[in-house]
Amino acid sequence: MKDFIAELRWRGMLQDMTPGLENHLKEGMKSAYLGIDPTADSLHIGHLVGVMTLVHFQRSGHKPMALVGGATGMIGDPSFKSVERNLLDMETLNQNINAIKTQLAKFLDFEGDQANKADLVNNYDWMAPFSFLEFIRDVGKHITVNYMMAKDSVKRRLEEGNGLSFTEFSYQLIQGYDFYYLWKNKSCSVQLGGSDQWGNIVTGAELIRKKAGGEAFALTVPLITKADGSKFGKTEGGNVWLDAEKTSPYAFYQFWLNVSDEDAGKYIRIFTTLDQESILHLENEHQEAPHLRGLQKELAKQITVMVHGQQEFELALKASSILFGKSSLEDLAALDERTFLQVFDGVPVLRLSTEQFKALENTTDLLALDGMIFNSKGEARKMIKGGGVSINKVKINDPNAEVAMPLLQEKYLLVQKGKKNYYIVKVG
RNA sequence: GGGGGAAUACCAAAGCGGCCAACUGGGACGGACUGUAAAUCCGUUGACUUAUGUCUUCACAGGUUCGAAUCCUGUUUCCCCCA
Repeated sequence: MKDFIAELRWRGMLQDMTPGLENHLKEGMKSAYLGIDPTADSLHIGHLVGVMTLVHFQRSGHKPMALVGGATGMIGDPSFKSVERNLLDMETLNQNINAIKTQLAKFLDFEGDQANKADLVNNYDWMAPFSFLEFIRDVGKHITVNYMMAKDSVKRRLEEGNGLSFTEFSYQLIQGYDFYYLWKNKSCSVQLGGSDQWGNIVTGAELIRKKAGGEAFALTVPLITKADGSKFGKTEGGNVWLDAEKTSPYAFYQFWLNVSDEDAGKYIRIFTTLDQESILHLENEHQEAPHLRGLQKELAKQITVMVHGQQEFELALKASSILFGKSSLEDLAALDERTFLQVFDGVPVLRLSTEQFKALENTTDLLALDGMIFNSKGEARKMIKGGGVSINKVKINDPNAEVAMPLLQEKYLLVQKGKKNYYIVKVG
């Protein structure tokens, strides 16, 4: 059995824990849970810190439990949120829960018969049959409103004056009861969570103490930050999701590859299961040859493989080298159609009939057609003069040149506006 | 209520009768360099077209002039000072 706390510590994943937890875990196999509210039909990388904590917990020989909040998801956690959340309906919640289950299985071992196999629970199962009267008699009695209001997370909402409904206020009580329930029925003695969950988790431990005289522990992981101060896990396109439909494996891979040097070391500790020695080794290499970005590449590889699998990773790698490497017309032409379409998955496609294509007088006409690539011919010309347009990886210099590029696979042209904007022209 | 000032393109800020589609800085977008980075340097930044052209802009509505963002009148908004 490995030392879970020590593991988190060197990885920089330990924000806070209740006293005694370290000794508690040394007694033998324990069980810990992490709650995830099914607010969307996919996890995003913000969830990953918590999930990785569970992963390390399992790797340390303990039993992890993931709790999807079918009940709490209906309420909405007010912690550090400035406005009242929207309620989700049952149907959406169930879809979300199922999607999240599938994603969790990529990280945790739910199969097999080993003692520490991961479990998935849904608090809807025990909250739904619970009547309101029973709840306030059995649970509400043990925790005072004074205690609940003293939490930072609640206090802030009260001070801001945006209001806090009773529904959201009761969230911490429900989460507290979850902890109690799992402690009582599943011998779960530890709750993990983000640092914003500290208050909620402690309420649960308090409930266990008051209601049953039991002992339970809390452990929180730090909020992930970025060296430049901007918010972690966001791109211009919004959240970085684990669902390939929402964030393509390529975009996912790119996100990690583009992590700054300062952040890469921190992230590789948190988001991969590489051991300390390997990481130090990678960091040394990175020190010596920062331009190779070995650290980012390994980080991106590890996570992409874990989330999307080896095959998707290789495709993302291929796409990256074609899009950003020194690839040439030959490289492009060498791709078979299927790979080509996969590499350029998500790139806008401009469809042209063969007649339309033949009728084009010059390159500018092509680029300004439909206003999709450029809004006007003038704009296209300017960009060409500025050296910002390539077709099939060959830079265009003359706006009036005829369209004489060979069609890839007899039907595609790859248009590049600037470095990162790709368009496909499909003829026929 | 009285007095003074300001309104300019994405933002900031020049211009004060023709040389103004409007200096300059920031931002944005391109290019070079590079690590798909940072820093730096260069270019573009009203629209359409590509001729060295047309059209629409300098709060709004009128006016004076061959000609105005620049002068006059009114309207609106904002700021400052006195009450």
